Amino acid sequence: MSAVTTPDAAERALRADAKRNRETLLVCAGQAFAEHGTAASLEDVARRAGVGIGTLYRHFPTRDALVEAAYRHGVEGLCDAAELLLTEQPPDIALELWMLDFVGYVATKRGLAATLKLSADDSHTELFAYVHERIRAAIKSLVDAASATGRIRADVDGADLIRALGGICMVSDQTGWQDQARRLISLLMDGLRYGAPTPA
Amino acid sequence: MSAVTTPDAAERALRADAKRNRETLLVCAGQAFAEHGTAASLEDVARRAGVGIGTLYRHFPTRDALVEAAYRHGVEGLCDAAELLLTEQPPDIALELWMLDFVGYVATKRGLAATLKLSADDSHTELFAYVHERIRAAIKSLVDAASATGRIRADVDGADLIRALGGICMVSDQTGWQDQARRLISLLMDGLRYGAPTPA
DNA sequence: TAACTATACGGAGGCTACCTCCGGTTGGCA
DNA sequence: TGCCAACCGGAGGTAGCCTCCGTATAGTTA
Repeated sequence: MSAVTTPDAAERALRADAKRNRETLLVCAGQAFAEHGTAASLEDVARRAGVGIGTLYRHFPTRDALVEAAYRHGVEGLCDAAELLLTEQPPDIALELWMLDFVGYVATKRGLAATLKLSADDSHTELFAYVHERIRAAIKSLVDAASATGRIRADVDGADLIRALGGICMVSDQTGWQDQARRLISLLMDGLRYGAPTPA
Repeated sequence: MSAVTTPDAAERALRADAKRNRETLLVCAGQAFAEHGTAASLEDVARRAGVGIGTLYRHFPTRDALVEAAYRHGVEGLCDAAELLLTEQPPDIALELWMLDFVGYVATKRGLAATLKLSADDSHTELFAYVHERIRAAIKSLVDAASATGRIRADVDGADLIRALGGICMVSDQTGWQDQARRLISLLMDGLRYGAPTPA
């Protein structure tokens, strides 16, 4: 009878402290997973976050839930950074910086994504669709802004850039792949700037 | 330079019971890793093998050592099967059966190989080189035998077949990929038989 | 065949991590 | 200010990790 249409009784707004703890846990889980892989100790994650182990388990009932949430959180941070960069840098610089960020992001999240894929749980397809969409949107806003200023050529497709970035990050698993990837990204940017209406 | 893959010089021959236990452990570890991923309980592996946990750790001091050995053992089993098939079947049938086996093998070992790759330990490059070489040799013997009988075309390259197999097993992570892969392999065999000197 | 010993076995034990459960605390609201 | 639903935290029982060392035995020698 509580006529409130509460479509998401489950997703009721978190209390302030709960929200704070959840955020801290996600950040610390990201660090721990980057350092020790997804087998990192959850008690260690709780310790880093300065909360009890019970709090961790209330927010993320299983390890998989935490891994997935940390991955999603990382992607969201990366994509939010795109907007921030656009407010602080010329759009073509923002695009280049963001793509360089992307390399570091892949470095820490590659194992994480692999773990998720290995679980062979189809529920993760939704996650990957979401992640792809967020990244697509981030690139699009960067490319559109850069195109609008004429600093890069106008015929650049965001989807192509995603594929190029993915390919660049696949170059190798060997030590030093990150530097190689960054050099390739600089090359890619030169290509994007070549023949731009408004050269720097 | 002594061959890297023949440790008999460095390591003294195992006692009969030790050899038996080691073999059993590898088989049981393969089963356990296939069922629960590489995070499977090592005590459970020891229980399956009917040995004490101490025995497991003596043979494989770390989890990684056991994972790697189980992987290598699986590859060796697969490649040995190639020779067995050649003695029991016409060569072209042997080739086809072996490639179908390969799909099942990839199904159980995919996660295992991914775990090894994620460890980013360059010591595993030797392992992958060895594995690739064994598989290359197995395919070559099958292809050569089948070519010699004229049941498949003579211009087939073993290395191409490896790439084709790899590609076929990459088609997807979705449920049912194994059936799809097997259909593709049948197609591939038809292609190999097309224009063979001695049609069936 | 019997005695010998290098080698291997097995599991107890100390430790850490997992996850649950529940008494205590607190943010947000009336 | 006072109330209480929501949240916190960690004790505790279970399970897995890995080491260590006393016991058993395969293979050898006399």
